[in-house]
Amino acid sequence: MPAVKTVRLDQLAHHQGQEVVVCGWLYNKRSSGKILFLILRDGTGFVQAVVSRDSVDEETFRAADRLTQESSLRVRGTVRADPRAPGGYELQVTALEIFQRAEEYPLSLKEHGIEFLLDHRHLWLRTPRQVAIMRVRHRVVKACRDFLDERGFVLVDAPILTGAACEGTTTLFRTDYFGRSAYLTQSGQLYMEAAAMALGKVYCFGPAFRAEKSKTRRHLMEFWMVEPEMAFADLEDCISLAEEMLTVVTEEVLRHCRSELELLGRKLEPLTHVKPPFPRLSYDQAVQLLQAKGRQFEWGDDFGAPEETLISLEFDRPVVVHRYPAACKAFYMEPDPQRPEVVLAMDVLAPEGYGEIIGGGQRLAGSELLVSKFREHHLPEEAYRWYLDLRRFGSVPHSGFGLGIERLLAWICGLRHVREAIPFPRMLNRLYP
RNA sequence: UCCUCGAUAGCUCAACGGUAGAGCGGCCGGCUGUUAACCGGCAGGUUGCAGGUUCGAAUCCUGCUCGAGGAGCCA
Repeated sequence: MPAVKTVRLDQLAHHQGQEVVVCGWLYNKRSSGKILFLILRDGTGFVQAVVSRDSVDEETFRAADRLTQESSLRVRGTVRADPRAPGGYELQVTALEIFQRAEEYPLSLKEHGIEFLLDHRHLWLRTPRQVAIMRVRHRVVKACRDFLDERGFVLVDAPILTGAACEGTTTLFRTDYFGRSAYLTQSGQLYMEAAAMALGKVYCFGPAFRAEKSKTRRHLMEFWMVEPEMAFADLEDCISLAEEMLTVVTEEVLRHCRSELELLGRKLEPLTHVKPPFPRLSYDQAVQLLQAKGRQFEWGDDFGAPEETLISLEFDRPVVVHRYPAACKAFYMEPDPQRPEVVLAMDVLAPEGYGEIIGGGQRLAGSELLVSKFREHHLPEEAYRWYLDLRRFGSVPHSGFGLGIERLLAWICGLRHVREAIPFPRMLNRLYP
């Protein structure tokens, strides 16, 4: 094919009247005897390529007529505006080169069941809706990183393979480490505490693994988490950071991903409410709220999904719940000096019933209390010796949180299930593809 | 681990005790402006597996397998 500029489909409108080359896959085809309409996609957009019998040779026309869904091709033609074309622009084809005529494609343009779609996740990813979600995911990740980078946080990577649990309670994936047991990390937090003592403000961005036999729309066995940690920071600092971060990330998505959100059918209005200050409830107040709503709930119980939904539906933006009973939270939370039975922990619940997207708080700074917590939680002290060292050598108040990327994305995109928020979901019954 | 629901053509579904069908996809043919195009034709099934009830089971019963939603746990 002669040298003519190759353009991405989202740039086509800037080349009106010009002859260009585009590369892509056949999304759909319609024909009417002597004229063919090839709908091409390239991951950035779509275009209707018009092949008429007069404008190409007989052989090209016949080959184009035989093209199957998802066949890969390069097309040369003239860009022109036409109200009849989807998107307003079309390509009058003068030449066409086929990379491959695809075999019968499993995914039709009609509806499919979720099992079939998940079995074909590698192909499902090509559909407009999934492409839109992945684009928003990219923007969310970028916004999180830009936000922290601009505020002086240093990216420090936490290990994936660890010798012990971060929190003794949840189940870990065990693997063989040259004859010893090793575990896939469930959080980088403990390592971020060490890094914060070295660099001040740090964060990690990585996968987390939980071998919980959870089968709900909020759970994945492997998910991604961004975990900032700050030295010389208390619970208030932690809440402020979370509040500001969610605000900026949401703004960035609204600024850059309008068309994606529209394609997903996401109402923009709830997203525009995400501005500080977020409503803040102490655990005590949350319990009162639940009881006022007629919910059977005792002080000391932990919130389940139904409770989180009830609380979040009371507000038009993310809500912060803080100062939980110590028994509800992990061993490393700092007790409230005013009320030792509660800890300086906080969760952020997304609106519209999406539930917890952030969990964090102020970390335990004293070494004696930490040792007694190890015993209370039956944790192997030997494995946590390095963590105890952080309290022995210049311990400071410090705090941080973990933000679940898929849960945040599910809420921002209005997805029914987190499995669509990650390219290749790992779930209880799924390790393929 | 527990509760609820489901499994019929490649896909989405119908048939609910009496000859397993449709739409889409595929193949063949028609149409010079289609919009998940349309029109005609063809191929395509051990109704998840194993038992049972019945003259007769996709349909009713039992067990199993696989899946979905939810609980617990969490981001």
